[in-house]
This record gives sequence, C-alpha cells and structure tokens, in this order.
Amino acid sequence: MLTRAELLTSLEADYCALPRQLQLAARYVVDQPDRVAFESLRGLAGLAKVSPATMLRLARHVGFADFDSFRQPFRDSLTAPTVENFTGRARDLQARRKVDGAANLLAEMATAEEQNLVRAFAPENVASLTRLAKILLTVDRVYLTGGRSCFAVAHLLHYSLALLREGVRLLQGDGSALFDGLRPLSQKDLLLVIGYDPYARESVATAQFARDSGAQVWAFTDSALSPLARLAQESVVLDKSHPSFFHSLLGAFAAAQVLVGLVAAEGGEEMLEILTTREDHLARFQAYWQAPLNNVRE
Amino acid sequence: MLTRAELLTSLEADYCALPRQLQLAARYVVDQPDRVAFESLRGLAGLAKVSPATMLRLARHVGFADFDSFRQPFRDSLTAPTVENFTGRARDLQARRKVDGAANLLAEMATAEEQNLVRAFAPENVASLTRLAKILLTVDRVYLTGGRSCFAVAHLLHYSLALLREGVRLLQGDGSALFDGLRPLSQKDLLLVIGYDPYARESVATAQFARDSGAQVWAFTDSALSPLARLAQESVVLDKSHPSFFHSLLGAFAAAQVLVGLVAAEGGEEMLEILTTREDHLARFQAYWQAPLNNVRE
DNA sequence: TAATAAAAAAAACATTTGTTGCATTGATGA
DNA sequence: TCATCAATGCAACAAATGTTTTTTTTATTA
Repeated sequence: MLTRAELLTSLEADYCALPRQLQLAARYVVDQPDRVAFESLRGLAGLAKVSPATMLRLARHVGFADFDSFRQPFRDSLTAPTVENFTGRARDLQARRKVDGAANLLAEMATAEEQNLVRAFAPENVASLTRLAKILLTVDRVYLTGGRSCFAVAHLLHYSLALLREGVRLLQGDGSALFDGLRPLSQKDLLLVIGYDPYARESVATAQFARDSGAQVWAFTDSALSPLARLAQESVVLDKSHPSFFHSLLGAFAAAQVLVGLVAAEGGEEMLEILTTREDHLARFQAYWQAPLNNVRE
Repeated sequence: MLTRAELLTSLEADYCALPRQLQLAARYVVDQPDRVAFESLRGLAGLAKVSPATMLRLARHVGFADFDSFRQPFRDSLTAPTVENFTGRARDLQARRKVDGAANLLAEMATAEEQNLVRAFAPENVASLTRLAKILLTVDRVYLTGGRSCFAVAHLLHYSLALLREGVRLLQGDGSALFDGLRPLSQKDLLLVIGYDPYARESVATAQFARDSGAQVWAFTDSALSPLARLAQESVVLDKSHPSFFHSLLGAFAAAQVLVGLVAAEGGEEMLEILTTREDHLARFQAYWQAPLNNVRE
C-alpha cells in the first residue's frame, strides 16, 4: 500500500496528464496534505473548490477503492513514526485478508507490537527513564515488584540491575512474603512497580506501603490514571495492544531494557569493569556451556 | 482555548471526581489521545466502551460546546510543527553523533529494538511458531526452561500458557531442582528451551536430557548453530542486538507473545470460555485491585 | 425500606457523510 | 456539422454522524 510520500510524488508526476478539475483537486492535496487527514470528502472538495464527486475520482485515480483508504496514509503520516519496511510487510499480510486467517492475525500482532515498541520510546518515557536511571545509582536499595505476568518484567530488571549495583531486591509476588521483604524500606530506597490492568492487589498494596514509608515510588504501567501511576511520583506509561486475549508486555520489556542500558551508560567505565569481573566469575563456576574441544567429523 | 496538554492534565486531575462511566471515557482519551484526533464521537465511544452520550458529556464536562471543538486540540497537536515523532527525532540525533552521547544511545537502542522485533516476525519464525502452537495443544506436558535473563521469557510463557491448558511446567533454573522436575518426561512431552549466548549450562543439559528421553525439543535461541538449536528438532532464531553491554531479549518476548496468541486462536471459542472462567476465579479471590466505590466530590 | 436524585443507556431526530447514477457540458475527429 | 466520448456537476440515496429527549438504572439519603 502507498505511503503518503509515494502518493504525493505519484500525484505530482501525473499532474499534467490529468483533466482540469482533477488537477485542481490534486493541487490542493499536494499543497495541503495535512488537511486531507482531517477533512471529510465534502469538506476537502469544498476547500479545493471542486465537486465531491471529483475529489472521489481523484482518490480512485491513484488507486484507492474509497475516500477513506485514500485518506489513511495522510493520517498515518501524522501519527505513526513507523519505519517503512516493517509496516509495509505487515500491510502486505493484511492485504491477503480472507485468504488465510492465521496470516491476518499475525499481521495484526506485528502491527500491535510495533506500536507498543514505538510508544515505549515516546519522548515523555525517554525523559522519565533517563531521570530514573540517574536516581537508580544514588538510592540505597532498589526494590522491584510485578504481579502475575508482569513478574517477568520485574525479573528481567532484577537480573540486569543486580549485575550493575548492590542492593537490588526482587519481591516475589505472592502475598505475605512480599511485606517481609519490604520491612526495612526507608526514604533512601526506591520501589519500581510494574503493573497493568487488572492491577494485582499486592502490587497496589506494595506501592501504597512504599509511598507511606516515604520511599520513592516509580511505576511501569498502562495508563497515567492507573492506581500505580497515582501512587508513583513518576511513571512510564506504556501501550499494551494485542489482538489476542492477552495484553502485550513488549512495551514494558523495551522500557526495562532501555532503563538498564541507561544505567550502564551512566555508570561509565568502572561499571563495565564490574560487569566483566562478574562474567569471569560466572564462567569460572561453569555457569555457561562450553563447546566441546574436539569437533566431531561427519 | 485549551491545548491538548492542558486538557489532558485537567482530565487527569478531575479523574477521581468523575462518575464511573465518565472515568472510563476519560481514561481512554488520556491513554490514546492520538485516536481522538481521528475518530468520530460514536467511534471513540465504541473504543472507550462507553455510550456516545457519555463521551459527549465528557467533552461538555471539560468545557467544550460540542464534540468537534473538543476534538480540535487533539488534531492541532498532530499538525503543529513539534515533531514528537521519535524515529524522526532519532534520525536527527544520529546525524549529530558526538554532540550528545545519551540521546544518541537512545536512538541506537530504538533502532536496535525495532530490528529485533522485525526479525522475530521473519517468515521462517512465523511458520515455526504456527507449527509449534498446534503441537502445544496435542502434547501431554509442556516444560519451559530458560537460564539467567532468559528465565523472564520462560516465566512469561508459563504464565500465559498455563491459563490456556493443563500440564505446563516451569523449570526453575538453578541446578538440581531442575532435573527433579523433569523426571517424568516422556515421548509425548515437549520441552521449550530459551537461551542466548553464552548458553546456561543447565539449559543445554536439560535440552540434552529431554532429547535423550525422546521428548520433543524446541528452542528460542540466537543462532541456528547454537547448541540449543542443534539439540532442538526445530527452533526460532532471534536477534539480540543492543548498543549496551546486555543482549536484547525483545525478540524472544515478541516470539513468546506470538506463540501465546496463536495457541489461544487455535483453541477457539472453548478456550476463551476457560479463560473467562479463570478470570472470574481470580476476581473472586480478590487477586485484583478494585477502584474504591465512592467517588470523591470536589 | 421508600423516596429522591444522579448517571447512564436507549431511542429518536435532523444533519451530514460517502457514494452512485444520470444529465449536461465541452472537446475532438470524421 | 455532427457523432462520440471523456469530463464534470447535480440530485438522490442509504448509512453514519452529532445531538436532544426520554427512559431506565444506579446510588444516596431520609
């Protein structure tokens, strides 16, 4: 399917070959592409001083079935910061809709996940994560918690951050053990809570507890209005769109990895040394698989 | 005239004082402000799962005379010259490399993660995952394992798949307990192992053990030549590029979510029923946080 | 519990929308 | 000059839209 840019160039190329009224219509579209995104067929025709039928003919001329799909690329260009090859492929798959139901589901998943990823890198989030990365290196202890599926995110963060600094604690999500782990929480500590709707009761309770103790609370969550965001002093708001029954956690994972990357960068050279030391340590304890020395010949 | 940002903050501030349905409407607007720009009143109401009248009431509540003027700020924010678009900004930043280290790092992360995502949806992987989804519904038991950071992937898969069928086991990655869990492994079982270079010794050993027992072995891994891929009968090969010290697991997470989505789709209607039953179950045991019933008045 | 008020959904309405078919125009070549 | 055909506007339609009014549901108070 055509992108806005392709569409505009093809209009410019065809321009001379078009009949007079279609030229008028094309001209307005080329000159004011952003307005196309918002106007109705009749509205756009009025602005271009052309009859509605003519504007529709223009849309058809450039290969679209109806006005709505003609307008779509103009809308996309305002919203979607997508990289061409990827969306292109997803749309390809969506094109052969009825042919293969599974392929369509896959295309929807791909599109959704891409959106989740893009949103994770939204300017507000990037700014928040940068701030958080700095803070993470100054606080006494870092507590991580995530209920149910979000536990995976917490676990990933714990694994990585624990390599970067001391005093990173992962709170296991089932009830009582949780508050035991939190007992020594103070004002110099930080809790990062990960939670999507429906919010695990324990996660909200933990955040409340941490906040009441005067600790810093940050959240990775799915809405600026989520109970976690309201408890947190600052939060990273992520998308979770997915065509299946489940929410997508991809945005949260992306944010987590960004955070880890920023913390590592913040730590500089000395942190890299710590890291390589620990790697050596692990290697010495044979945590990793080693390729057999003698290759087997075929 | 309110700007989009002002509008959103005022909406967030009022949120608690709003009646329940208006909260629902407000929440969608706050979470997906970009969609407001393009949707019709009825379309938006549908997305927010609210009646058209309610959405209109929200627009009126924040001081607009009609839906059209309520939507205008959202449109303006898209047309305005501010390029909030990240990839655009990322490209800008990459141009002036040495100027700002942090911003450049972020741009590199975004590009890398996008690549990881795209590779996860490569045709070979999609084909493999589709096959695997079908198989997962036929085998007796499903074992999941992932060492170190990959444990997060295994955990996510376990959480989701366990909602979809019986007999899904997550093998905790530390040593002995692992083989205990595997003892009853048979030819009708399947092991899905997730592992990136450097490969955790236990993961390789587990895969070897499973293979020797005649069970099916599948792998999410970083190379077709990885020890896990060699042991597996079929594998999903993923990228892990990341500008930081750490590997990115985003591809693995994406693949995991695709797999879950496909299994759910494969299961059809009856599986959805099982799922909703379990949700009810969890709700009844108060696993989830509930919004307080009484709204605070201003 | 019953009475009252608030909130929400449903129904109804006129308007606007995208689209189609048809009539009119204007140009071109026989 | 006339026949032909593309180009264009106009009228008409069903579908969708924004809004108002009415009815039903829900919550709160006496």
